[in-house]
Amino acid sequence: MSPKVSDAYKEEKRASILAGALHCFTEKGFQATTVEDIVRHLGISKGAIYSYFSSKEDMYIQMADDRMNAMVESLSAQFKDITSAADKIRFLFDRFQKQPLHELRKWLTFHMEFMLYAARQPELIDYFSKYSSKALSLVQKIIEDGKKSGECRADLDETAAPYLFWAVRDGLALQFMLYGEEADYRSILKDMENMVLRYILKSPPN
Amino acid sequence: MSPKVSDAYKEEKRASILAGALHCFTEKGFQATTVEDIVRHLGISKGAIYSYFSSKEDMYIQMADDRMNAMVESLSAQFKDITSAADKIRFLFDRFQKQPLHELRKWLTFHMEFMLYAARQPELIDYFSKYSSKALSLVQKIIEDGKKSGECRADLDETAAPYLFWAVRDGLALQFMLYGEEADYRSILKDMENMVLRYILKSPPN
Amino acid sequence: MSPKVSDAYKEEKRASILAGALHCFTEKGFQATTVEDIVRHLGISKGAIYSYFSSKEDMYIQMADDRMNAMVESLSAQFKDITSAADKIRFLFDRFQKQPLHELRKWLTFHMEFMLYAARQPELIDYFSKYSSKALSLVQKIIEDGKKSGECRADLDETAAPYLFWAVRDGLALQFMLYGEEADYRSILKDMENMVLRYILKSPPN
Amino acid sequence: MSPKVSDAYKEEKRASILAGALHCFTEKGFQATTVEDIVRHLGISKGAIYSYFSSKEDMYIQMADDRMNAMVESLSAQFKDITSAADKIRFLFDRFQKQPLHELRKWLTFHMEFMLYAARQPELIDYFSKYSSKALSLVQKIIEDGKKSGECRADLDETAAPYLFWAVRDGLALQFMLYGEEADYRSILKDMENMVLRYILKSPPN
DNA sequence: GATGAATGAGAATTCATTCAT
DNA sequence: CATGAATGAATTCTCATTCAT
Repeated sequence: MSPKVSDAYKEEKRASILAGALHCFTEKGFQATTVEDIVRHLGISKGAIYSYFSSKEDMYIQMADDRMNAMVESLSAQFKDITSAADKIRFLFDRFQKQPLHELRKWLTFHMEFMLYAARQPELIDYFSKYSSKALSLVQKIIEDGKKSGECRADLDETAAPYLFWAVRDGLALQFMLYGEEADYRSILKDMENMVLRYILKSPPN
Repeated sequence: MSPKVSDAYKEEKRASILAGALHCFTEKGFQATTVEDIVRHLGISKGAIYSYFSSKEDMYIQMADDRMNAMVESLSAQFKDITSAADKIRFLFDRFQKQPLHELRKWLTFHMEFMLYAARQPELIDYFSKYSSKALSLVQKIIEDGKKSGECRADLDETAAPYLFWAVRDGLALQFMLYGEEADYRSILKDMENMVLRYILKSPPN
Repeated sequence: MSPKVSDAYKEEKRASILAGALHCFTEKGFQATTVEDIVRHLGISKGAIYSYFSSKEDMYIQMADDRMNAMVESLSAQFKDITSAADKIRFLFDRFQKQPLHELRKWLTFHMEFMLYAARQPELIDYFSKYSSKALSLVQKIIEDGKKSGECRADLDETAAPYLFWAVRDGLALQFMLYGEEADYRSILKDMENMVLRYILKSPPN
Repeated sequence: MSPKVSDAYKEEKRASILAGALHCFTEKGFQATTVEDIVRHLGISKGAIYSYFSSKEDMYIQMADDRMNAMVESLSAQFKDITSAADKIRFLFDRFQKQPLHELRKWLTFHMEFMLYAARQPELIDYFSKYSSKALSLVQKIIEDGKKSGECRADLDETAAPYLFWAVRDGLALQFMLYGEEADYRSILKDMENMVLRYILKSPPN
């Protein structure tokens, strides 16, 4: 009777279905994952899925949504304690360094499939741009602060730099998506960090 | 005994089917494109497709193959007349600048879907790595020559640098895959050119 | 959690699909029968077939399996009450006599097509041999018991005799598979019975 | 210009196509053999096939026809020199003994597939019966002569005995069609010879 | 006559979604 | 409310036959 209990239960269930579906999607890909796969993995019924989500596509969107929010929130939170622009950039590269390559591949696959999917559906593009801009803003803020504090080159384009940052990162992940050694990946990632810092800072390291 | 149609005819037909299929793949994606779609677009029969290609996958592979070969060959040819490493890099960025964004999007979509597809098929990964290494070698050669001539930093890692180059390029394309203005894209691409040249050259431009 | 339909219902459904498929297979043959034919005959959907059987071949195997098991079980049960070897052989010939020729033809057609099919699929041959040996063992047991009791010739090869028995039976069915009068078939079957009894018994009838 | 030359050439070509097709049919079966298979095996064109035969089915019928005629003619010819009924039966069993099991399997497969095929086509049944009766007559003649000469039991049914003979033979082949050792096959075939001779002769061997 | 490229009607199988129980 | 059996449109690929060259 009490809607509160019911709503909490429903949200929990929704989240658990999404988690199970995410597991399957990262494992086999969105298209290749069948509703049957998800249902088997979760030990629930097909009907249950359809009482929480209107379609397989709906699950996908809600999932990407949840994940992007979580990423940006987590990063923003951790930036609280870092003041230097260079240190923030280093902190981000550190996070990239810490992520195992196989996990990166899994996520990249998930995101690429989502982008591909979004590319065919105009209404998703706006949605996508909204979330991408969160990641861009995060870096733009770093640059702006860095310019104010004199850490960053005054003539650096603060709109373009965030694109550069993410492009460098995503581009490298793309290079290593299908094959390549973890050690090589980390070493090149380190070079990238140098290249980026060299480019944005007034007085580059070494 | 002798074939009733020439080899030239067959190659032309093969190419025309591939062109039609590419049109459909870039329009709707590989998975979403049905053989029926291709056949309807080309005004031929289903059987014709299967007498030139063993499967939809085969068309995809031959297409990627053709394209990668063409790209590397065309670049290698044009490099004949350029001696300076910096000029070669600039030449490449010039080519990127000249490609209309909508066309880039089409190709990127095609390649991403192929990568995603290859990611699930271990036997395709080798195939893929073979061709990727062609693009990497091209840039590696530039760096090596540049180091010999003293144009490039002596301490530059000539194995990592090609990854950087392509990562930067592919990563930016990825950023603009779904949305973004052509002008912004070009402007950031210019910045990237600067970042890359600054990183690899002994005496960076201004 | 608990299934919405009972196991009994599912088994009944499985059996009904098998019955419908058998009807079609005996009518048109395995290869010539399409899944569409079966589905139309049963008034169900294509999907229903595939939720009970993994393929058309699977239906075929389960069908042959069911039938062979039923035959051997039914014979074994009825042998309980017969002690004499000669009577057991006579009982078997009696059963052959009772089967209408048109029905024999139907079954023979079914089994021959299955053998032909199995002949091209090495993994089915083992399966087939397992079931054939059931029929052979049944007769071998009769011979062995008959030798012990002194009914059968002591120098009779108890491994070969079962082959003889079934060869004689199947061979005659083969002769009458396409044409021939029911009366002729029965009369020759009677002669066969004599030939076989004469061959295996110490003191043949008349 | 001269039709004689042309006709001879045509007959030769017809026969060579038939031989090639037979090779393919015994190898893979009628249904599984594609016209492409035959054409590749023979090194001719598809059109050539269709200028000699109206369809794949037509090839099959003409082939079975040729083969049955050849078998009966060859046997009849060889019987010229044998007078005793028992010796004729032994001669036949000798021929069966000489045929390698793998070859028997190939032929049996071919004939079974043809029977199955004929079973669905009423107009082929008459055709089939005509040829089968040739094989039956051959043995019936032996029995009749044997009865006249006193070799065979006087009360033997000369209509039924030929069926028995061929049933015994075809039935054993059927038992060994899919698996079984060559040695076992030969040993049981010998037993069968004994069983048959015992049954038809007035004074059976040993 | 010979050729073999082209045809296109089918075939088996899959799977997101529904809805009776 | 949950369940999972049933649905059936959609998909890839095959191959006997034809017919322009």
